[in-house]
Amino acid sequence: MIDLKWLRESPEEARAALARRRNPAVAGLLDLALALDGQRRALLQEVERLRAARNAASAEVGRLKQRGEDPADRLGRLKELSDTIKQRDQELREVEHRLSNALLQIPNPTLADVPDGDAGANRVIRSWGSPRAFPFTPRPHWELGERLGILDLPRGAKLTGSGFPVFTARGARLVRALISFMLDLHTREHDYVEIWPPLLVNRETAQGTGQLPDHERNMYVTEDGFYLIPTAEVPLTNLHRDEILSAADLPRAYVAYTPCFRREAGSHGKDTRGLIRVHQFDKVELVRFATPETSPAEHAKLLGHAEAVLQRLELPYRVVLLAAGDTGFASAKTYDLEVWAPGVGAWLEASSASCFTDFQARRANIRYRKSPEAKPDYVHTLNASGVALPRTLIALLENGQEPDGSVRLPEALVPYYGEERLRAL
RNA sequence: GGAGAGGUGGCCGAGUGGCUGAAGGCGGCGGUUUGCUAAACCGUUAUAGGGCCGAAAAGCCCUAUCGGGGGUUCGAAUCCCCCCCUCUCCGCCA
Repeated sequence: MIDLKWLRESPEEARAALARRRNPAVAGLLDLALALDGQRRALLQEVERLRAARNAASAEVGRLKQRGEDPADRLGRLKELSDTIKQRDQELREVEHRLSNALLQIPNPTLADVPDGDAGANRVIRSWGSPRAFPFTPRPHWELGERLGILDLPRGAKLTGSGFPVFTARGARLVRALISFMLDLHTREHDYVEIWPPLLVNRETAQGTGQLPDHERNMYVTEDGFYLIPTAEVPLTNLHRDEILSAADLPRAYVAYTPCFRREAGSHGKDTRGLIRVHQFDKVELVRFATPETSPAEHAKLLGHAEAVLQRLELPYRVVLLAAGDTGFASAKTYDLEVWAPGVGAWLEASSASCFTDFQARRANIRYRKSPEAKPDYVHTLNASGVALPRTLIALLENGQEPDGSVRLPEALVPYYGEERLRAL
């Protein structure tokens, strides 16, 4: 949620900052929010004034009764006053509801060092590793997966529907190996606390990280009103919802492996072949809580932790700083890690490392005290995939493939997988 | 799923319609006493929103908050309804 006080006090600054997002709806939402905020404050003052009058008169009634006097002559006027309060209060609640709806739809302003423009203005800021030169035409992962007997898309479609892959035999083992490898790396070398969270969350939790209301259509909902998590970011960030941390608690770093569920409504037909875009996938997620002062440094650190995964897996990748128009709703600044997939001939997003400033913290009410006497202030939240499995798997298969269809695995994975090569059985 | 008991401040715990933002205790903070520590004693100790005053801080005032939401009432921690959570027993179950 954006800072309403800031919006009220520097509306032009807010307007300019948010214009960079190139979201045509935002200007109208800002106007609406400002108008509603004015109404809200006026109503609030009136209601509070009326309440004060009622409380005083009511206390007087109490005193009279205690003295044994009859307060009946005052009650009629008080009843009227009380009815007025109820009416105004109802109006106030409506305005507050509309204001909150408007605010929830306003995206996070991007940081000043985020480039202007839409996706075309995304900036590759560095690359690691070099794409391998193949003496043969590299196959796409869906062919490799089928030949190796590790990926069964038709049966996944039978069990559930398209976009629900089945990993079989060595494929299942490889998935498990990747998860263990990533979790070990982050807990042992990067000092994250490992969490095993619920995969279904309630409405408040989904709203806390910004999935609601804007991504509602992309989430699976249960009959009980729970949402299947689209990423572990949701439960991890909400661990501290409605809490006040102490400065000594920060920074705080959590890692979790979870399956992720995304409806991906409206994205059929494009880049959906094989494992590129699926409805259920596995991901190891990193979440950090930081003070506003340290969040830029924390962001860099976080990005490094995600990069370490791809480096250990010997996968060529590039780091892309997203332009303002391409940055996600809740994020103030995002780096994507794109891994090279020679079989499909594309750079695939394997991780997104974002700084949310205090945007999620406001929604989820996550605060901290600089010192034990200080007033609580909002924390900054950050997260990165560390990393998403399907695209990593794609890159492993496509980059490691040999002419005979087997796949050489990176050294770091061998202790987890148990063999140096994936071979057809 | 059924039956019952609960949910009050940082913690424990009292409070069934009015001067109760909430007794008492513990803890925390400040002070007195003290060679030091402890003990004792005194004081103090919630959060949010708004207003006044100010450069700011402090201060003062108002409003809200006793799991959440509605209702009754001039007035609700207290009465009524719905929901959530915890505990105990029964049932079911991996």
